[in-house]
Amino acid sequence: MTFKILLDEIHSNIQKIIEQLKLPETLFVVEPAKSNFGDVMCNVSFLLSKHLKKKPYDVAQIISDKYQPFLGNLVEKVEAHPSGYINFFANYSHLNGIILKSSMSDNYGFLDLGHKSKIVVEHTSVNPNKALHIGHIRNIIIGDTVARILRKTNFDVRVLNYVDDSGLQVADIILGVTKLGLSKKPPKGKKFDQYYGDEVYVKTTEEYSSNQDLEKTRQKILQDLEDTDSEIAKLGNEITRDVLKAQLDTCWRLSVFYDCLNFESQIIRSGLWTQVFEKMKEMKLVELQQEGKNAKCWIIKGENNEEDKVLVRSNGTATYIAKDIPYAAWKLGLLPDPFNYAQYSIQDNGKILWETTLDESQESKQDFTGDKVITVIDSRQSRLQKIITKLMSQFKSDKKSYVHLSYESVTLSSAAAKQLGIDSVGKQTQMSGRKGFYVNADSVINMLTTKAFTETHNRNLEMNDESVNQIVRQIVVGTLRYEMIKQDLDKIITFDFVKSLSLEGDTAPYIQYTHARSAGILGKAGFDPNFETTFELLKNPFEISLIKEIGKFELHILDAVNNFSPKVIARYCHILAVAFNAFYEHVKVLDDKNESIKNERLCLVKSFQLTIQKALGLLGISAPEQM
RNA sequence: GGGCCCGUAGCUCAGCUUGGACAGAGUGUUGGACUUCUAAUCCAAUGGUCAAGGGAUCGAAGCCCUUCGGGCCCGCCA
Repeated sequence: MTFKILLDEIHSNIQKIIEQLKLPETLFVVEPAKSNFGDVMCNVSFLLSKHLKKKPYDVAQIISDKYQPFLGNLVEKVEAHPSGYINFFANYSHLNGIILKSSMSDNYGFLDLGHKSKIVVEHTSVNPNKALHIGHIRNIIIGDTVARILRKTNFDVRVLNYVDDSGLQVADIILGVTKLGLSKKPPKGKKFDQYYGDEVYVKTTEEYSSNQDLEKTRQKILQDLEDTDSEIAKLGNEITRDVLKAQLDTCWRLSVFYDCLNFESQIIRSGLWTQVFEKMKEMKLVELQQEGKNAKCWIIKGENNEEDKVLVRSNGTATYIAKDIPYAAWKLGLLPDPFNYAQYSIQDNGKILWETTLDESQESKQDFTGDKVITVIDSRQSRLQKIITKLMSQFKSDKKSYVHLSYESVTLSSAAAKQLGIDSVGKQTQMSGRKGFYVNADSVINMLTTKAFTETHNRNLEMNDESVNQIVRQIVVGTLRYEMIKQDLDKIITFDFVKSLSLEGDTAPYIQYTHARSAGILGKAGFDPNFETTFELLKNPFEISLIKEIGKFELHILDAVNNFSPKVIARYCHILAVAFNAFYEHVKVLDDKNESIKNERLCLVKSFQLTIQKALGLLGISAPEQM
């Protein structure tokens, strides 16, 4: 608790004043002020001015007068501003120590909002027939970042990745390798996911348009896939698992980790659908159409003018959304768990990645359900997700237990499209996996790696390649993750090979660089700063503003969690880095002859370093000591 | 026809949940700062009818309505 203590102190004091003056209850706001207007501002005078029939400024004066007895602890001065705001000036001789000392704790920024409650985050969930593209990366990074933030706020987080290993896209690649003579094994040096996505899937899709007879073959394969013991199903299982492994390699390169893999084929065979379908019938959430275009289908009625949604076809088979419903219910723990669990692998973060299985397993039963479920899927699926959200709210007393975390897609700039051989006449374009028109995630990582290597090598000519590469990895992961998270979820990201891969300006390397600068100072100082001091010597504007930003860490975490808004943390990292750079340019830490000042400044540098590490950590970004 | 999202500086975006103080960054352009704790940096200048119109309010970029412009979705595909 740091800057928040200051806000809480002021809030409760104003509350007392309102009671003293017998004023009506008011939902006033106490928040950090803009620069030049003190440290904290309060809008209470605007809200009370009507009731008191006075100008906001006059109310502000009354309240600031009444506030005088409360001064002396964390607030040094209070001022009624002619605009009507009440501005508070912090007592930094107290606050400095509180902030700097608490920032030394490993727990700094930790907030207990979740009380260890179980929460599921599902993300990635890419069909296992192709390589990840830059659009998938946005999903993955959003999901992973949200999971990290939830962990920091004491939720018991379980991260799931849903693998759609049955269905048409899988039938397509099987058709490619069994009927079109395409090799089952990728050529040497080509990743499994890239081979299947770029070659097999694209070529098979092309073939459909010229060869109508293939449609029957496709349907036959789709049918065979349902029968676990068939040769086709075995082949399908083999291929999708190889593709999945290759996809996961890409995710792991970006420091993204999971707790459990769910396979659609198993959900289908588990019988969960029948259970949830019966429940929906009982609750009269579905109805069997007798006539009309959906005759003999089970449907969910569309709300206000929206089309009805078919769940079960007239031939008795379930549609896509009908597979999602049992999965959603399973994630919320609404159905008995039919699965056993097996270890898929041990990930680089040291954690086991589990997978569900319907076979016997030596491993003990696991629990990957949550009281709350967050499903990260792009906005194009909003309608389906809306239906599922509504259904879940009818199944569960907590109406907000199922959350569709929606985000806009990634498109390609016209320049990027052109590089891929498409003339989009100056407009941005949607990617298409089917057409093989997309920016591959691995290739972006590789391009960034080349670029970052050149930059890093040129700046550190004496450094060996191994050390350079270690730094490069951190820069690459940081750059890509930051680029995917820094803007709001409802904004389209237009990917551009030049702009999106920049290492300057508002980017991860900028922030990482400030970290390296702080590490440089601490390294050269040659001694560990001593925090047993009053920090009263830190009072120039650059020091104060840096301390202030460090103190606001938890306010931003609170904001990020309450609004499921990971970009808040990215913006905080940037603000913090800007504050440090200003300090760095204007305050020479090591030059000062006064050892006490030098020590306190080194404490500040240390405090900054630890805080930016933690903040970047929430984004899955690590920071090098040297760049 | 119905639904969702976006529109703020040349470009990319914060700010909108909780209405009030000169609308902020990055990038671009122009100029400046490296014998100094790392110039992936910093400083300065430049740049805005907050898409348009209306409404409620003492007060709107923000709330409500309408219009315009752009994107996405609406299958017995997944």
